[in-house]
Amino acid sequence: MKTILLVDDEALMLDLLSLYLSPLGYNCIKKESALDAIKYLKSHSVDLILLDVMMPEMDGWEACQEIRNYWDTPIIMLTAMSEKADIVKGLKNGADDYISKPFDEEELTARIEAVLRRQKSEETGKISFHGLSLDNDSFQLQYYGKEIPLTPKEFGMMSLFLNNQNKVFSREHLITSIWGYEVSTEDRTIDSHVRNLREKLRKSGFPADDHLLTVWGVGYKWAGKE
Amino acid sequence: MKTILLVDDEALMLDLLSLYLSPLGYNCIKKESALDAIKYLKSHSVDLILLDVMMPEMDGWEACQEIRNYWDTPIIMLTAMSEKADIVKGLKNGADDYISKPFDEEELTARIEAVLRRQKSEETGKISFHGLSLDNDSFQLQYYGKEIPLTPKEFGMMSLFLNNQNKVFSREHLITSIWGYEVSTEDRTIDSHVRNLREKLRKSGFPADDHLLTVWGVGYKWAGKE
DNA sequence: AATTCTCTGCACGAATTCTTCAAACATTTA
DNA sequence: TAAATGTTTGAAGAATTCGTGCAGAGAATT
Repeated sequence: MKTILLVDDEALMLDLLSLYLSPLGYNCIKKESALDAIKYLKSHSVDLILLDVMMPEMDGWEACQEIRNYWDTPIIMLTAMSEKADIVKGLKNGADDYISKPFDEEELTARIEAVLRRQKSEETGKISFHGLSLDNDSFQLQYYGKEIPLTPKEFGMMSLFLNNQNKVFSREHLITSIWGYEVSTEDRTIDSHVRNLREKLRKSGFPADDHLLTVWGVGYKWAGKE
Repeated sequence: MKTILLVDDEALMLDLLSLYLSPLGYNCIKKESALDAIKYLKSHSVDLILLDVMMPEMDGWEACQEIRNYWDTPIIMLTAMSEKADIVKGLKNGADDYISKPFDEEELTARIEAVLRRQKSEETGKISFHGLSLDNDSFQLQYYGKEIPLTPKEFGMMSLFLNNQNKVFSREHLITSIWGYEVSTEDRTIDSHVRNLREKLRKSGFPADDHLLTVWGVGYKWAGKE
């Protein structure tokens, strides 16, 4: 089931959106401010964010930028008026789509489904996970903006895990994936690298023990959202 | 690369099959008798078996049964004539598909690919049963979303049972399926694991006693929908 | 050439799982 | 019903697997 984070300062609008979306099988989380939404994101993962533009304190554009720093979650902006300048601004800030209020149910669901479909098929060089962001191009891992320096082997493991969450990898599989096919490496060596990776993640503040799990008698896996 | 075990008493037919399949990227192993094939299986693993029906000593049906005792490898039977009775017999004995001789290349490869595709989806897919869901990728069993941690042996049994509901497994069969062919393990050991599995299921709230049944004097089975 | 970083693998204790035994219990057979 | 056969259960030791400290070899950098 897909989870959608609804962010709007008007409780009525939140209810309306939820009324539309819940019957379609979406799990709706309502937040009345951008700050609340960001706080929520730090400990939960969602599939899509519907973000209102007009909000006190932190407005939608700012929130969009802030969220994009740490998450790749698709964002659809809710704009009160359909001013072209605003729309361009939003898309440049990393929004995936926009919907002008007032909108009808059909338009809303169509755009949501389109964005989710796109998200699924899109394979960018960057992957995010709960504040972690791994960039395949620049070879970097960051946790809330702070870099965690990784060795090549560690980076390879991290990339494999984040790209295949919840999938168990045997040591043998890890070796052929990261080291290459014709290498003979001891299983204990894998353990050493896993240990180092865990330690680096822990030191940076990331709860490695909750996500980089040992599957006894089988291998290792990254526990993400189901 | 997928490996196919070809079994036919006529060397010419083996060559013909190999001639078709090798260029498509299949690794072909040729055996001229069922006994040779079984001997080979004891120390190697293959992805598919092409089994001729008409053979001296041990014929295809018998071989199919024998193989099914210890392996789940998909089997395609090669029947000389397309007699319905024979086909039914084969499928009942555990064959996955059949091809009537003479066959053309296209039919052969289509059926092979279909069987392998089916096999693959079984291996990677999730299986659900009355709120239980078993995921081969993440090595997890859940009951209504709550995880039931299993040991490797328990997971193997659970997977075998859910994939073969209502089929009775002897202890010997369970051992060769889960432990491997050349392992000596006491029957009582199986009982212990069954007990542990039952207990874990019960503790999670699942009515294990209604589904993981003892078949007196024979073995165990999973009672699902008939 | 020296230094630093990375990789590899061993050793050992700790944690988990597997196996086995024997007694209690259940079912079938005589 | 008694005897024979098969199953469940509890407990404990055996075996396997894992985490960690450590250290040497190799590669990259200065």
